Amino acid sequence: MPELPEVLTIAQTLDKNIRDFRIEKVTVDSIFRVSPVVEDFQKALIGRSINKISNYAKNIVFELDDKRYLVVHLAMTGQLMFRKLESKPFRWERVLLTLSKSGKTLNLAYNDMRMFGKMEIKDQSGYKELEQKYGLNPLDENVTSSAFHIQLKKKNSIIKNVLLDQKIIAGAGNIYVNDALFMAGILPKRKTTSLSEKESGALLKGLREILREGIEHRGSTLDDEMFVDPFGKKGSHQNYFRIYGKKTCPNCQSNVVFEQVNGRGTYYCTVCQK
DNA sequence: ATGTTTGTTCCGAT
DNA sequence: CATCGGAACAAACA
Repeated sequence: MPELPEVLTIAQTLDKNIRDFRIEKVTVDSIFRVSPVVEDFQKALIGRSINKISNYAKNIVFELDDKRYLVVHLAMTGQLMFRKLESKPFRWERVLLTLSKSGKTLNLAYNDMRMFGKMEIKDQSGYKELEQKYGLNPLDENVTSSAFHIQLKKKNSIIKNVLLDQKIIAGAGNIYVNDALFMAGILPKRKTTSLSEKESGALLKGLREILREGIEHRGSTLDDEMFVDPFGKKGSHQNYFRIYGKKTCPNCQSNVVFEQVNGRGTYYCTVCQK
């Protein structure tokens, strides 16, 4: 489900609301697998305070007060949502954390319909390993278009696949990649080897622009309403999609092509993208 | 019934 | 041995 803008929205909202809260209780549904096994997972969390919540690529990272980390990856249908103490569990609630700080107690639920998501405890070295799996951060201003260009050229594949490869550049998913390619005027099936440095630059610019917009709009909530922030609030970026989900090109009004590329829905305009 | 879904990882082919 | 693409993971909805 969520891509970088959605994950960042969730992480920032949690950080604002549950920093320094102490984990009092951890409940895990028996059909959902956490790491390490439930008993150790609970033991690692109970009694810990949350120093800080942030994101690394599409992971939500809870920094604990013992130098360990709770790392949550939402995959397709994961959600982190506050739930009132008295209200009944969410439909796909898998894990529940009860948190408290100075007499205030609240519930944070991890919901996941399809259960592709993950919740893992990591120590310092485990967390380092996680970080090393990821490539460039498109939001990092220090990333130059020539560095990006070099990374793209490493792959002998089509550009859309490479943009989705988190080891090359981390954070974009199917929606934002479709739009970034459109904004840069590049066809999704172009071989990366055919891209000029100028085109790579346009692509990095488009990617940054669309990700920043997505963040500004607090993420994209599709009709399934799978993405909401921890308070259940929808994002609004779905109202600003460029080509994703469109029938006609917003630029030239010609028909948008829709096809599967590497198993993912892909939208492009053969007039505006070359 | 069939096709679709915002992600990642594993396996087989090359 | 490395790399790439497709399948698999699982569940709901139109």
